[in-house]
Amino acid sequence: MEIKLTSTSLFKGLNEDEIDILLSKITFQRKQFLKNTLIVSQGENCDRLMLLIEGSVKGEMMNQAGKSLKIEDMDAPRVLASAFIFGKRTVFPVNITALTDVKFLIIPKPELLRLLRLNDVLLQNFLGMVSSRAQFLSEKLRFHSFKVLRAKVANYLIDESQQQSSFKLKHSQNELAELFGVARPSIGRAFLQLQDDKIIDIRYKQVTIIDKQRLLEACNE
Amino acid sequence: MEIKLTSTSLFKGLNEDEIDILLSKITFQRKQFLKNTLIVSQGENCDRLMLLIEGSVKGEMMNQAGKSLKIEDMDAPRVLASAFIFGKRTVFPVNITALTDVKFLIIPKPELLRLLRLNDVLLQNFLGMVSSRAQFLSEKLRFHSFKVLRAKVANYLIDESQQQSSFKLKHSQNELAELFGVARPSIGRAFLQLQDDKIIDIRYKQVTIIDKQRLLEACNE
DNA sequence: TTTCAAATGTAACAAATGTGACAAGTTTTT
DNA sequence: AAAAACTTGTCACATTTGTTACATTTGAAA
Repeated sequence: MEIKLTSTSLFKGLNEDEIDILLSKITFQRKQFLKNTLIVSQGENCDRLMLLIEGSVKGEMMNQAGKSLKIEDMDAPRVLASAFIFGKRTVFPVNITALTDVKFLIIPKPELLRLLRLNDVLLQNFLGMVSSRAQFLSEKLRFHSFKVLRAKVANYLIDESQQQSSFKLKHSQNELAELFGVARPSIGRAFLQLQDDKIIDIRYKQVTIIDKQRLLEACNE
Repeated sequence: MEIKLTSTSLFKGLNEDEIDILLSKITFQRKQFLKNTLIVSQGENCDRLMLLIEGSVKGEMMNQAGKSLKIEDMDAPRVLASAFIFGKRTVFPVNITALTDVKFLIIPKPELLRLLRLNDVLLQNFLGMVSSRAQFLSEKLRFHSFKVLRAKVANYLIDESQQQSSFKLKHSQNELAELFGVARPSIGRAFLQLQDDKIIDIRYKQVTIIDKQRLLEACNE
Protein backbone atom coordinates (compact mmCIF):
# COMPACT_ATOMS: atom_id res chain seq x y z
CA MET A 1 0.00 0.00 0.00
CA GLU A 2 1.26 3.41 -0.91
CA ILE A 3 2.64 5.39 1.97
CA LYS A 4 1.44 8.89 2.71
CA LEU A 5 4.20 11.43 2.22
CA THR A 6 3.39 12.91 5.62
CA SER A 7 4.97 9.81 7.14
CA THR A 8 8.27 10.08 5.24
CA SER A 9 11.36 11.39 6.93
CA LEU A 10 11.62 14.18 4.38
CA PHE A 11 8.09 15.49 4.75
CA LYS A 12 7.27 14.68 8.35
CA GLY A 13 5.90 17.62 10.30
CA LEU A 14 4.06 18.94 7.24
CA ASN A 15 0.41 18.22 6.38
CA GLU A 16 -0.80 16.92 3.02
CA ASP A 17 -1.91 20.30 1.79
CA GLU A 18 1.43 21.88 2.59
CA ILE A 19 3.22 19.05 0.82
CA ASP A 20 1.02 19.35 -2.26
CA ILE A 21 1.70 23.05 -2.46
CA LEU A 22 5.45 22.51 -2.13
CA LEU A 23 5.51 19.73 -4.71
CA SER A 24 3.48 21.80 -7.14
CA LYS A 25 6.35 24.24 -7.20
CA ILE A 26 8.96 21.75 -8.41
CA THR A 27 9.41 19.18 -11.15
CA PHE A 28 9.57 15.52 -10.14
CA GLN A 29 8.71 11.99 -11.30
CA ARG A 30 6.73 9.06 -9.96
CA LYS A 31 8.23 5.73 -11.03
CA GLN A 32 7.40 2.06 -10.46
CA PHE A 33 9.58 -1.05 -10.58
CA LEU A 34 8.63 -4.73 -10.52
CA LYS A 35 9.92 -7.16 -7.92
CA ASN A 36 13.56 -8.24 -8.43
CA THR A 37 14.29 -5.36 -10.79
CA LEU A 38 17.69 -3.73 -10.50
CA ILE A 39 16.75 -0.13 -9.71
CA VAL A 40 20.16 1.48 -9.36
CA SER A 41 23.63 0.14 -10.17
CA GLN A 42 26.65 0.71 -8.01
CA GLY A 43 28.64 3.51 -9.65
CA GLU A 44 25.64 5.11 -11.35
CA ASN A 45 25.44 8.88 -11.09
CA CYS A 46 23.46 9.99 -8.06
CA ASP A 47 21.83 13.18 -9.26
CA ARG A 48 18.36 12.76 -7.81
CA LEU A 49 16.62 12.03 -4.55
CA MET A 50 14.79 8.70 -4.53
CA LEU A 51 11.88 8.48 -2.14
CA LEU A 52 10.64 4.91 -1.65
CA ILE A 53 6.90 5.22 -1.04
CA GLU A 54 5.77 1.62 -1.51
CA GLY A 55 7.41 -1.77 -1.08
CA SER A 56 10.91 -2.69 -0.03
CA VAL A 57 14.36 -2.83 -1.60
CA LYS A 58 17.77 -4.16 -0.71
CA GLY A 59 21.07 -2.37 -1.06
CA GLU A 60 24.16 -4.46 -1.64
CA MET A 61 27.74 -3.74 -2.43
CA MET A 62 29.27 -5.88 -5.15
CA ASN A 63 32.88 -6.61 -5.89
CA GLN A 64 34.02 -7.10 -9.48
CA ALA A 65 33.31 -10.82 -9.33
CA GLY A 66 29.69 -10.01 -8.55
CA LYS A 67 29.94 -11.41 -5.06
CA SER A 68 27.81 -9.35 -2.74
CA LEU A 69 28.16 -8.19 0.81
CA LYS A 70 24.66 -7.41 1.94
CA ILE A 71 24.30 -4.07 3.62
CA GLU A 72 20.65 -3.59 4.44
CA ASP A 73 17.03 -4.00 3.53
CA MET A 74 14.94 -0.87 3.27
CA ASP A 75 11.18 -0.52 3.57
CA ALA A 76 8.90 2.33 2.58
CA PRO A 77 8.82 5.06 3.67
CA ARG A 78 12.45 5.72 3.10
CA VAL A 79 14.75 8.05 1.22
CA LEU A 80 17.60 6.41 -0.69
CA ALA A 81 21.10 7.75 -1.06
CA SER A 82 20.32 11.07 0.58
CA ALA A 83 23.93 11.33 1.69
CA PHE A 84 25.31 10.94 -1.81
CA ILE A 85 23.61 13.72 -3.70
CA PHE A 86 25.80 16.56 -2.47
CA GLY A 87 29.16 14.82 -2.09
CA LYS A 88 32.13 15.22 -4.39
CA ARG A 89 31.90 11.83 -6.02
CA THR A 90 28.18 11.70 -6.67
CA VAL A 91 27.74 8.02 -7.44
CA PHE A 92 25.62 5.38 -5.77
CA PRO A 93 27.80 3.18 -3.55
CA VAL A 94 25.50 0.14 -3.79
CA ASN A 95 23.24 -1.77 -6.09
CA ILE A 96 19.59 -1.31 -5.22
CA THR A 97 17.19 -4.10 -6.12
CA ALA A 98 13.42 -4.31 -5.65
CA LEU A 99 12.43 -6.95 -3.10
CA THR A 100 8.74 -6.35 -3.89
CA ASP A 101 6.92 -4.27 -6.46
CA VAL A 102 7.90 -0.73 -5.53
CA LYS A 103 6.95 2.86 -6.17
CA PHE A 104 9.30 5.82 -6.06
CA LEU A 105 9.05 9.56 -6.06
CA ILE A 106 12.13 10.96 -7.77
CA ILE A 107 13.33 14.55 -7.34
CA PRO A 108 16.29 15.86 -9.40
CA LYS A 109 19.04 17.54 -7.42
CA PRO A 110 18.42 21.13 -8.59
CA GLU A 111 14.75 20.74 -7.76
CA LEU A 112 15.63 19.32 -4.34
CA LEU A 113 17.77 22.37 -3.59
CA ARG A 114 14.88 24.64 -4.52
CA LEU A 115 12.61 22.59 -2.32
CA LEU A 116 14.90 22.86 0.70
CA ARG A 117 15.02 26.61 0.29
CA LEU A 118 11.25 26.79 0.14
CA ASN A 119 10.60 25.40 3.62
CA ASP A 120 12.48 25.34 6.91
CA VAL A 121 10.95 22.10 8.14
CA LEU A 122 12.04 20.34 4.97
CA LEU A 123 15.56 21.67 5.42
CA GLN A 124 15.82 20.40 8.97
CA ASN A 125 14.34 17.06 7.97
CA PHE A 126 16.84 16.65 5.16
CA LEU A 127 19.79 17.62 7.33
CA GLY A 128 18.60 15.08 9.87
CA MET A 129 18.35 12.36 7.25
CA VAL A 130 21.82 12.89 5.86
CA SER A 131 23.29 13.05 9.33
CA SER A 132 21.53 9.89 10.42
CA ARG A 133 22.82 8.12 7.36
CA ALA A 134 26.37 9.07 8.24
CA GLN A 135 25.76 7.84 11.75
CA PHE A 136 24.43 4.54 10.45
CA LEU A 137 27.51 3.98 8.31
CA SER A 138 29.71 4.93 11.21
CA GLU A 139 27.99 2.34 13.36
CA LYS A 140 28.43 -0.34 10.66
CA LEU A 141 32.09 0.49 10.50
CA ARG A 142 32.42 0.19 14.26
CA PHE A 143 30.93 -3.25 13.90
CA HIS A 144 33.59 -4.31 11.44
CA SER A 145 36.25 -3.08 13.82
CA PHE A 146 35.58 -5.97 16.19
CA LYS A 147 38.35 -8.39 15.43
CA VAL A 148 36.84 -11.72 16.37
CA LEU A 149 33.47 -12.98 15.33
CA ARG A 150 32.52 -13.75 18.91
CA ALA A 151 32.74 -10.03 19.73
CA LYS A 152 30.58 -9.08 16.75
CA VAL A 153 27.96 -11.61 17.76
CA ALA A 154 28.07 -10.50 21.40
CA ASN A 155 27.64 -6.90 20.33
CA TYR A 156 24.77 -7.86 18.07
CA LEU A 157 23.04 -9.68 20.90
CA ILE A 158 23.42 -6.68 23.22
CA ASP A 159 21.89 -4.45 20.57
CA GLU A 160 19.03 -6.82 19.83
CA SER A 161 18.20 -7.58 23.44
CA GLN A 162 17.01 -4.04 24.10
CA GLN A 163 17.69 -4.57 27.79
CA GLN A 164 15.48 -7.68 27.86
CA SER A 165 17.15 -10.85 29.12
CA SER A 166 15.02 -13.04 26.87
CA PHE A 167 14.10 -12.28 23.27
CA LYS A 168 13.74 -13.65 19.75
CA LEU A 169 16.29 -13.08 17.01
CA LYS A 170 15.03 -11.05 14.07
CA HIS A 171 17.51 -12.56 11.64
CA SER A 172 18.38 -16.08 10.54
CA GLN A 173 21.94 -17.31 10.84
CA ASN A 174 22.19 -17.00 7.08
CA GLU A 175 21.30 -13.33 7.29
CA LEU A 176 23.71 -12.76 10.13
CA ALA A 177 26.45 -14.53 8.20
CA GLU A 178 25.86 -12.22 5.25
CA LEU A 179 25.63 -9.19 7.54
CA PHE A 180 28.92 -9.98 9.26
CA GLY A 181 30.64 -11.19 6.13
CA VAL A 182 31.41 -14.67 7.46
CA ALA A 183 30.35 -18.23 6.68
CA ARG A 184 27.12 -19.50 8.16
CA PRO A 185 28.59 -22.27 10.31
CA SER A 186 30.83 -19.67 11.91
CA ILE A 187 27.76 -17.88 13.24
CA GLY A 188 26.49 -21.13 14.68
CA ARG A 189 29.87 -21.82 16.26
CA ALA A 190 29.93 -18.36 17.84
CA PHE A 191 26.49 -18.86 19.37
CA LEU A 192 27.46 -22.32 20.54
CA GLN A 193 30.62 -21.01 22.12
CA LEU A 194 28.71 -18.33 24.05
CA GLN A 195 26.35 -21.04 25.19
CA ASP A 196 29.13 -23.42 26.21
CA ASP A 197 30.57 -20.58 28.27
CA LYS A 198 27.17 -20.22 29.96
CA ILE A 199 26.88 -16.60 28.86
CA ILE A 200 23.70 -17.10 26.86
CA ASP A 201 21.17 -19.82 26.25
CA ILE A 202 20.08 -20.16 22.64
CA ARG A 203 17.62 -22.52 21.04
CA TYR A 204 16.89 -21.64 17.46
CA LYS A 205 15.77 -18.01 17.48
CA GLN A 206 15.01 -17.88 21.21
CA VAL A 207 17.83 -16.28 23.17
CA THR A 208 18.24 -15.82 26.91
CA ILE A 209 21.10 -13.79 28.29
CA ILE A 210 22.41 -15.60 31.35
CA ASP A 211 25.40 -13.42 32.22
CA LYS A 212 25.09 -9.95 30.79
CA GLN A 213 28.32 -8.80 32.38
CA ARG A 214 30.36 -11.42 30.58
CA LEU A 215 28.43 -10.81 27.36
CA LEU A 216 29.55 -7.18 27.56
CA GLU A 217 33.09 -8.31 28.18
CA ALA A 218 32.89 -10.60 25.16
CA CYS A 219 32.41 -7.49 23.03
CA ASN A 220 35.97 -6.47 23.86
CA GLU A 221 37.92 -9.50 22.74
CA MET B 1 48.82 29.84 12.95
CA GLU B 2 45.16 30.64 12.81
CA ILE B 3 43.46 29.50 9.65
CA LYS B 4 41.45 31.88 7.52
CA LEU B 5 37.78 30.99 7.52
CA THR B 6 37.74 31.32 3.74
CA SER B 7 39.76 28.12 3.57
CA THR B 8 37.34 26.05 5.68
CA SER B 9 34.96 23.62 4.05
CA LEU B 10 32.01 25.48 5.57
CA PHE B 11 32.91 28.95 4.33
CA LYS B 12 34.73 28.20 1.09
CA GLY B 13 33.45 30.18 -1.87
CA LEU B 14 32.77 33.21 0.31
CA ASN B 15 35.16 36.11 0.83
CA GLU B 16 36.18 37.49 4.22
CA ASP B 17 33.79 40.40 4.07
CA GLU B 18 30.85 38.16 3.28
CA ILE B 19 31.83 35.84 6.14
CA ASP B 20 32.14 38.73 8.58
CA ILE B 21 28.71 40.00 7.62
CA LEU B 22 27.18 36.54 8.04
CA LEU B 23 28.87 35.95 11.38
CA SER B 24 27.77 39.35 12.64
CA LYS B 25 24.20 38.14 12.28
CA ILE B 26 24.56 35.16 14.60
CA THR B 27 25.79 34.42 18.10
CA PHE B 28 28.89 32.25 18.42
CA GLN B 29 31.96 31.70 20.56
CA ARG B 30 35.67 31.60 20.03
CA LYS B 31 37.30 29.17 22.42
CA GLN B 32 40.85 28.01 23.10
CA PHE B 33 42.15 24.83 24.70
CA LEU B 34 45.64 23.97 25.86
CA LYS B 35 47.53 20.95 24.58
CA ASN B 36 46.34 17.61 26.01
CA THR B 37 43.04 19.07 27.23
CA LEU B 38 39.97 16.87 26.86
CA ILE B 39 37.75 18.99 24.65
CA VAL B 40 34.73 16.75 24.25
CA SER B 41 33.76 13.53 26.02
CA GLN B 42 32.26 10.55 24.26
CA GLY B 43 28.51 10.65 24.99
CA GLU B 44 28.39 14.41 25.53
CA ASN B 45 25.49 16.16 23.83
CA CYS B 46 26.42 17.43 20.39
CA ASP B 47 24.43 20.63 20.15
CA ARG B 48 26.93 22.91 18.46
CA LEU B 49 29.18 23.02 15.45
CA MET B 50 32.86 22.98 16.32
CA LEU B 51 35.14 24.52 13.78
CA LEU B 52 38.82 23.76 14.41
CA ILE B 53 40.70 26.83 13.18
CA GLU B 54 44.11 26.28 14.76
CA GLY B 55 46.09 23.25 15.87
CA SER B 56 45.22 19.58 15.79
CA VAL B 57 43.14 17.16 17.83
CA LYS B 58 42.63 13.42 18.06
CA GLY B 59 39.35 11.57 18.21
CA GLU B 60 39.26 8.23 19.97
CA MET B 61 36.52 5.79 20.79
CA MET B 62 36.57 3.97 24.09
CA ASN B 63 35.10 0.56 24.67
CA GLN B 64 33.48 -0.43 27.96
CA ALA B 65 36.81 -1.51 29.38
CA GLY B 66 38.14 1.99 28.75
CA LYS B 67 40.49 0.65 26.13
CA SER B 68 40.85 3.14 23.33
CA LEU B 69 40.64 2.39 19.68
CA LYS B 70 42.32 5.25 17.90
CA ILE B 71 40.17 6.65 15.18
CA GLU B 72 41.86 9.64 13.59
CA ASP B 73 43.88 12.78 13.99
CA MET B 74 42.37 15.98 12.70
CA ASP B 75 44.14 19.19 11.70
CA ALA B 76 42.79 22.70 11.20
CA PRO B 77 40.86 23.67 9.20
CA ARG B 78 38.26 21.08 10.01
CA VAL B 79 34.69 20.84 11.19
CA LEU B 80 34.11 18.31 13.94
CA ALA B 81 31.16 15.95 14.14
CA SER B 82 29.13 17.72 11.46
CA ALA B 83 27.08 14.57 11.03
CA PHE B 84 26.08 14.44 14.68
CA ILE B 85 24.36 17.79 15.08
CA PHE B 86 21.27 16.92 13.11
CA GLY B 87 21.27 13.13 13.42
CA LYS B 88 19.07 10.96 15.60
CA ARG B 89 21.67 10.22 18.20
CA THR B 90 22.97 13.68 18.98
CA VAL B 91 25.93 12.72 21.13
CA PHE B 92 29.60 12.79 20.29
CA PRO B 93 30.77 9.26 19.40
CA VAL B 94 34.36 9.90 20.43
CA ASN B 95 36.54 11.66 22.94
CA ILE B 96 38.28 14.64 21.43
CA THR B 97 41.60 15.71 22.91
CA ALA B 98 43.88 18.58 21.94
CA LEU B 99 47.17 17.41 20.42
CA THR B 100 48.46 20.99 20.36
CA ASP B 101 47.14 24.27 21.68
CA VAL B 102 43.98 24.74 19.66
CA LYS B 103 41.40 27.37 18.78
CA PHE B 104 37.80 26.71 17.97
CA LEU B 105 34.91 28.65 16.59
CA ILE B 106 31.75 27.27 18.15
CA ILE B 107 28.30 27.82 16.69
CA PRO B 108 25.22 26.59 18.60
CA LYS B 109 22.80 24.47 16.60
CA PRO B 110 19.96 27.03 16.38
CA GLU B 111 22.42 29.65 15.22
CA LEU B 112 23.86 27.25 12.65
CA LEU B 113 20.39 26.69 11.25
CA ARG B 114 19.87 30.43 10.94
CA LEU B 115 23.25 30.69 9.25
CA LEU B 116 22.42 28.02 6.69
CA ARG B 117 19.19 29.79 5.84
CA LEU B 118 21.02 33.08 5.38
CA ASN B 119 23.21 31.91 2.53
CA ASP B 120 22.86 29.33 -0.24
CA VAL B 121 26.58 28.74 -0.57
CA LEU B 122 26.82 27.90 3.12
CA LEU B 123 23.91 25.49 2.83
CA GLN B 124 25.45 23.67 -0.11
CA ASN B 125 28.82 23.60 1.63
CA PHE B 126 27.33 22.07 4.75
CA LEU B 127 25.34 19.49 2.81
CA GLY B 128 28.50 18.67 0.89
CA MET B 129 30.47 18.21 4.08
CA VAL B 130 28.06 15.76 5.61
CA SER B 131 27.68 13.95 2.30
CA SER B 132 31.42 13.66 1.89
CA ARG B 133 31.67 12.23 5.37
CA ALA B 134 29.15 9.57 4.42
CA GLN B 135 31.10 8.81 1.26
CA PHE B 136 34.29 8.44 3.21
CA LEU B 137 32.63 5.99 5.56
CA SER B 138 31.06 4.12 2.67
CA GLU B 139 34.44 3.73 1.01
CA LYS B 140 35.92 2.40 4.24
CA LEU B 141 33.10 -0.12 4.40
CA ARG B 142 33.73 -1.23 0.82
CA PHE B 143 37.29 -1.92 1.76
CA HIS B 144 36.23 -4.14 4.61
CA SER B 145 34.02 -6.06 2.22
CA PHE B 146 36.98 -7.72 0.54
CA LYS B 147 37.07 -11.13 2.11
CA VAL B 148 40.68 -12.17 1.77
CA LEU B 149 43.64 -10.02 2.62
CA ARG B 150 45.23 -10.59 -0.78
CA ALA B 151 42.26 -8.82 -2.38
CA LYS B 152 42.49 -5.85 0.00
CA VAL B 153 46.19 -5.53 -0.70
CA ALA B 154 45.66 -5.84 -4.45
CA ASN B 155 42.98 -3.16 -4.29
CA TYR B 156 45.25 -0.94 -2.25
CA LEU B 157 48.06 -1.33 -4.75
CA ILE B 158 45.76 -0.46 -7.64
CA ASP B 159 44.66 2.68 -5.78
CA GLU B 160 48.19 3.69 -4.86
CA SER B 161 49.73 3.03 -8.26
CA GLN B 162 47.80 5.89 -9.88
CA GLN B 163 48.23 4.17 -13.22
CA GLN B 164 52.01 4.06 -12.81
CA SER B 165 53.61 0.65 -13.09
CA SER B 166 56.36 1.55 -10.62
CA PHE B 167 55.90 3.56 -7.44
CA LYS B 168 56.77 3.87 -3.76
CA LEU B 169 54.44 2.86 -0.97
CA LYS B 170 53.26 5.71 1.24
CA HIS B 171 52.62 3.50 4.26
CA SER B 172 54.68 1.05 6.26
CA GLN B 173 53.48 -2.52 6.68
CA ASN B 174 52.62 -1.62 10.25
CA GLU B 175 50.32 1.14 9.07
CA LEU B 176 48.75 -1.09 6.47
CA ALA B 177 48.19 -3.77 9.07
CA GLU B 178 46.35 -1.27 11.25
CA LEU B 179 44.41 0.08 8.29
CA PHE B 180 43.26 -3.36 7.19
CA GLY B 181 42.75 -4.68 10.70
CA VAL B 182 45.20 -7.59 10.34
CA ALA B 183 48.53 -8.63 11.82
CA ARG B 184 51.69 -7.19 10.35
CA PRO B 185 53.22 -10.44 9.07
CA SER B 186 50.01 -11.08 7.16
CA ILE B 187 50.66 -7.96 5.11
CA GLY B 188 54.14 -9.21 4.33
CA ARG B 189 52.77 -12.60 3.32
CA ALA B 190 50.22 -11.01 0.99
CA PHE B 191 52.95 -8.97 -0.74
CA LEU B 192 55.17 -12.02 -0.95
CA GLN B 193 52.39 -14.11 -2.42
CA LEU B 194 51.71 -11.52 -5.12
CA GLN B 195 55.41 -11.50 -5.87
CA ASP B 196 55.68 -15.30 -5.98
CA ASP B 197 52.82 -15.27 -8.47
CA LYS B 198 54.85 -12.81 -10.56
CA ILE B 199 52.06 -10.23 -10.37
CA ILE B 200 54.17 -7.57 -8.69
CA ASP B 201 57.77 -7.01 -7.75
CA ILE B 202 58.28 -5.53 -4.33
CA ARG B 203 61.44 -4.63 -2.48
CA TYR B 204 60.73 -2.71 0.69
CA LYS B 205 58.65 0.28 -0.32
CA GLN B 206 59.46 0.07 -4.03
CA VAL B 207 56.71 -1.65 -5.97
CA THR B 208 56.54 -2.57 -9.65
CA ILE B 209 53.36 -3.95 -11.14
CA ILE B 210 54.30 -6.74 -13.53
CA ASP B 211 50.88 -8.01 -14.53
CA LYS B 212 48.18 -5.41 -13.97
CA GLN B 213 45.49 -7.65 -15.42
CA ARG B 214 46.08 -10.34 -12.83
CA LEU B 215 46.40 -7.73 -10.09
CA LEU B 216 42.90 -6.56 -10.97
CA GLU B 217 41.70 -10.16 -10.89
CA ALA B 218 43.27 -10.59 -7.47
CA CYS B 219 40.87 -7.93 -6.18
CA ASN B 220 38.06 -10.43 -6.68
CA GLU B 221 39.22 -13.39 -4.66
C1' DT C 1 80.65 7.59 8.52
C1' DT C 2 79.01 5.23 12.27
C1' DT C 3 75.25 4.03 15.13
C1' DC C 4 70.86 2.80 16.19
C1' DA C 5 65.93 2.50 15.94
C1' DA C 6 62.52 1.16 12.92
C1' DA C 7 60.91 -1.60 9.15
C1' DT C 8 60.97 -5.77 6.78
C1' DG C 9 61.66 -10.85 5.61
C1' DT C 10 60.73 -15.03 7.26
C1' DA C 11 59.71 -19.17 9.96
C1' DA C 12 57.02 -22.40 13.06
C1' DC C 13 53.09 -23.15 15.25
C1' DA C 14 48.33 -21.84 17.12
C1' DA C 15 43.81 -20.26 16.37
C1' DA C 16 39.98 -18.79 13.68
C1' DT C 17 37.26 -19.15 9.81
C1' DG C 18 35.83 -21.22 5.28
C1' DT C 19 33.90 -25.14 2.66
C1' DG C 20 31.00 -28.76 1.76
C1' DA C 21 28.06 -31.96 3.46
C1' DC C 22 24.27 -34.07 5.73
C1' DA C 23 20.93 -34.92 9.38
C1' DA C 24 17.46 -33.02 12.20
C1' DG C 25 14.43 -29.49 13.48
C1' DT C 26 11.08 -25.65 12.30
C1' DT C 27 8.01 -22.97 9.53
C1' DT C 28 5.26 -22.23 5.59
C1' DT C 29 2.52 -23.85 1.98
C1' DT C 30 -0.65 -26.82 0.11
C1' DA D 1 -2.44 -32.98 8.32
C1' DA D 2 1.05 -33.68 4.94
C1' DA D 3 4.53 -31.93 2.06
C1' DA D 4 7.86 -28.73 0.88
C1' DA D 5 11.03 -25.24 1.90
C1' DC D 6 13.87 -23.29 4.91
C1' DT D 7 16.75 -23.17 9.13
C1' DT D 8 19.82 -24.98 12.34
C1' DG D 9 23.26 -28.29 14.47
C1' DT D 10 27.21 -30.48 13.49
C1' DC D 11 31.22 -32.68 11.38
C1' DA D 12 35.83 -33.18 8.96
C1' DC D 13 39.06 -31.00 6.64
C1' DA D 14 41.24 -26.95 4.00
C1' DT D 15 42.71 -22.37 4.15
C1' DT D 16 43.69 -18.08 6.11
C1' DT D 17 45.25 -15.31 9.60
C1' DG D 18 47.30 -14.51 14.29
C1' DT D 19 51.27 -14.91 17.41
C1' DT D 20 55.82 -14.92 18.56
C1' DA D 21 60.32 -14.77 17.48
C1' DC D 22 64.52 -13.50 15.40
C1' DA D 23 67.69 -12.14 11.63
C1' DT D 24 68.41 -8.76 8.15
C1' DT D 25 67.96 -4.44 5.82
C1' DT D 26 66.99 0.31 5.62
C1' DG D 27 66.97 5.12 6.75
C1' DA D 28 67.61 8.67 10.00
C1' DA D 29 70.27 10.66 13.74
C1' DA D 30 74.56 11.49 15.91
